[in-house]
Amino acid sequence: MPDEPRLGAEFALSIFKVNGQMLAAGEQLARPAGLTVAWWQVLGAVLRRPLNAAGIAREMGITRQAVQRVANRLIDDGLLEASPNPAHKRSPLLSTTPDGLAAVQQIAPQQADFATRLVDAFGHKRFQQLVDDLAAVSEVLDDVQP
Amino acid sequence: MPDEPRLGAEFALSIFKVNGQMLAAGEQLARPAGLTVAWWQVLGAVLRRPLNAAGIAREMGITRQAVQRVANRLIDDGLLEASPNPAHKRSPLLSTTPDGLAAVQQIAPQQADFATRLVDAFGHKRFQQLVDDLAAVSEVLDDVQP
DNA sequence: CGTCAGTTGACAACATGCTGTCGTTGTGTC
DNA sequence: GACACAACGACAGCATGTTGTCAACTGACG
Repeated sequence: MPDEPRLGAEFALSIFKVNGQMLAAGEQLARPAGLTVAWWQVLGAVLRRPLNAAGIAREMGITRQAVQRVANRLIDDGLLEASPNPAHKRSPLLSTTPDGLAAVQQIAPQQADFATRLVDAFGHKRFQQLVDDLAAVSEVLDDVQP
Repeated sequence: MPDEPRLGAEFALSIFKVNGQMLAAGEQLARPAGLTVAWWQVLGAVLRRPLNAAGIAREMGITRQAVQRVANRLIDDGLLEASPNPAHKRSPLLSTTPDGLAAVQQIAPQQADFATRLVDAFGHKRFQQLVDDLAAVSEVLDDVQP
């Protein structure tokens, strides 16, 4: 018996649950550095190269307004820095200040430790497979949206 | 080379992304019935047997305050019903009204269709494996919290 | 039977996401 | 060059989740 509806619901609930657990884990990791998960994600997005708020939003897969509010707060708190954007007068490029970079780097060791324990406990190969399957299901979801 | 930190970060981002996609899909499914995803989840939690707000929260894995606000709204809107709880004077048992039940049932066909398309597109056996792995990683996360 | 710890709902404050609307700024087309 | 359209940030309003505090209720233990 197929029973796809039940399987679909089970999948949704699993995703919601793991999402909550990963958010909680992220909070634990980010708190000692004075960051929240959202702040950490925004700072992490501009580590490689500066981006404007809309660009960060695209990379994170959320709306630019959500990023904008966090970014404004991070600028107020001195963790993020706005530099003139030659391509758009009112849309500055954002990058970390030394303080912002320090905060992100402060998290790295604990994040590495947590990730190592998680991956090892689950099995490296199986975990890699799970990550690949999640990426695949994400692509399928783009096509199968109701 | 192990590189667990990178793999862990990739996993987190995948979970966040798929979570967002499933939430968006849920919104599309729930909207025609006049529900949101949160309302749908709360109504769904009491279909089998009545529960108090704290019980629903435990089942959903979120705080009882979050459930409480949604439940109060659902009672105001006539989708949820409070019956006296013999075990606790101030904590009524909640169950769906006929309207609430109708709303949930109205969603079922589209949910079934969406689930079928998702599972079929991904492969039934592989999808079942993914759901099992998610449940397993959720259990591991309970032990490995930072 | 009294006390005390745990559970529960109410209330408030906050973080994070969404949508919609607005005016400004770039960009491509005619 | 002028004009229509898209992209961007600002602002407002809302939904959903969190934490913290409080008073009422339950149940267990002495």
